[in-house]
Amino acid sequence: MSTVTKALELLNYFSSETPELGLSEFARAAARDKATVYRHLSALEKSGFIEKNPRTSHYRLGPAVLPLSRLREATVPRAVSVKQPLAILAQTTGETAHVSLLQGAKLVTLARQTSQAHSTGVVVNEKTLPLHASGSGLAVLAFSGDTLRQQSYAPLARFTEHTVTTPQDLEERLTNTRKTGFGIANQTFETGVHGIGAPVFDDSDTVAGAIAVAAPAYRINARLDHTIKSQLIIAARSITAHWGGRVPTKLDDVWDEHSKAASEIGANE
Amino acid sequence: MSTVTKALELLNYFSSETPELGLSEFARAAARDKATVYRHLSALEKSGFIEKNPRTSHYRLGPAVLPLSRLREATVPRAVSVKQPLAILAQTTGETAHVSLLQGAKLVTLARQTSQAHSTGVVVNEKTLPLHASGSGLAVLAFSGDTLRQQSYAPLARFTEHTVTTPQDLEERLTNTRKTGFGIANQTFETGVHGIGAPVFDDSDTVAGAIAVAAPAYRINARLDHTIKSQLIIAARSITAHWGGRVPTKLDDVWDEHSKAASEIGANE
DNA sequence: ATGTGTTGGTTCAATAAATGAACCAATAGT
DNA sequence: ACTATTGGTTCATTTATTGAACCAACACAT
Repeated sequence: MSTVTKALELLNYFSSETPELGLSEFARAAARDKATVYRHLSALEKSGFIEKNPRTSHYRLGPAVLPLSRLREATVPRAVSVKQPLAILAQTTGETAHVSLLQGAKLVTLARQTSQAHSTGVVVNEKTLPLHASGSGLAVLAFSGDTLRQQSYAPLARFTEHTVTTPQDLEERLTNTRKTGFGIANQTFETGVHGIGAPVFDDSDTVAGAIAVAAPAYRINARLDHTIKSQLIIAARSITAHWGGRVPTKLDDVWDEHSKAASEIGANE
Repeated sequence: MSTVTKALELLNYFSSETPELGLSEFARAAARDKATVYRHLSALEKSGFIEKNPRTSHYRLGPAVLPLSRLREATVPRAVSVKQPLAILAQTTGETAHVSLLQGAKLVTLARQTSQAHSTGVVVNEKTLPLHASGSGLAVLAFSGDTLRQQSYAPLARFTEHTVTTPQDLEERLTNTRKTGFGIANQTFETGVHGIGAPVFDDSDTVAGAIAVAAPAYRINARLDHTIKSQLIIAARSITAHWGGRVPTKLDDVWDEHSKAASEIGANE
């Protein structure tokens, strides 16, 4: 691993829960020598990626990330093209919707939209989503390359009693995800939360992230499930198009099947 | 210079004009060996800070900067507390206003607000502002430490026929800036554009950036000049407070003097 | 077709930079 | 006053970085 990579990895230890870290905390978290971490932090500080809180002398993210983020969005618009489909999705389903990006082996939230339809909803916080235990994660894993899938096998962390923790179970879920076109996380990440995710592709023609709807498990029924999936298809296709990607033919067909089934369900009401 | 710093420096070669660069272009721009640049770029790519455009195989900014930027703003809110004062400033002056952040020896735009008051206005693009030739730059330099001031002396680039290019001239302007509390850039950066800037401070109790108003030079008169300065004082104080900083006592007094002079001018109308 | 100048990417011996154990000085809690 | 932290520094050892030279592929012009 290069020095640069090691230094940049330190940035991953910041989160909304721990927006600031001391030198020793960093060294412990990264399991590296204090002197090494110090030099890396100093280098990052020099470049403005982190700065020291003048009161606590702890390290926090620096101002350099702001212009980079603006430039990234100007170069490769992602957030802007997500806004509308996400709003529609949240409105039509009446539930919380969010889009996340695949970064290395992590799934980070890009945007989210809560619905005002119900007094109780699902709150999505800023944590990274687990690949094996979230609807978005399953959607991404199912349509990603082998390398990522193998990486994510290593430690299948348990979050609830429904979390899949064996590679066999996970592989089964992924097969199902490929068959249905949706990643289903029924209380596998948080108890009481049912997540449904669909993959999104970009101009690299590999999976770039996912769009998902999270609803309280008790509210899920055949009707809502169908509404969510139908709307997810629309949103995922729209975002994929805006991101310059193409939905794989197989998945496209699966989603088409789902749309056709719509009329039958409608007839039963 | 550490490897990490060298690698991160490469990110500075991206701009809204050149959002993508090839390997050779990078090596030339950074004046470094191609192999070295390649390894640095690869490291940055691995961390998601850059990615390759799948069509051109050129490098562009990666998705990793987005969540970092969100987290930074959540940790240290800057953009959000700037919005309101900036809007008021643009509205009351009828001109374009913008806030920039000091990053190392660079001044990058954080936010901007154009006014609809006039059909012709000043368009502020995303370039970094020159420290010696912009109102914001002078405001920052005048209240920053010696180290930054010495760095900026080195190459005083000429932009227009009014640009100050000698250290003596610059020092004179800075003295004036300290005396009046405003950095004045009358067509020193762009011909026809008159800029007035005021420094903004943060919790490090050093200058963190500047807020400025740019107006067409022909529109500047005693009345508009006074309006802009009065409103700049309000905005700069507000932002400084929100950023957890303190306006240096001396500057505070200078600005107070300006406010007192308001009644006299008002009486003359 | 053959030459010339690009491009992105790779190799490997020489070298410069990263590393980490030990060591500060300064707080904080007991 | 003792102990355990903290952030930061030092320096001999080791390890990763460096860059000249070298590909193969492509483009343009002769």
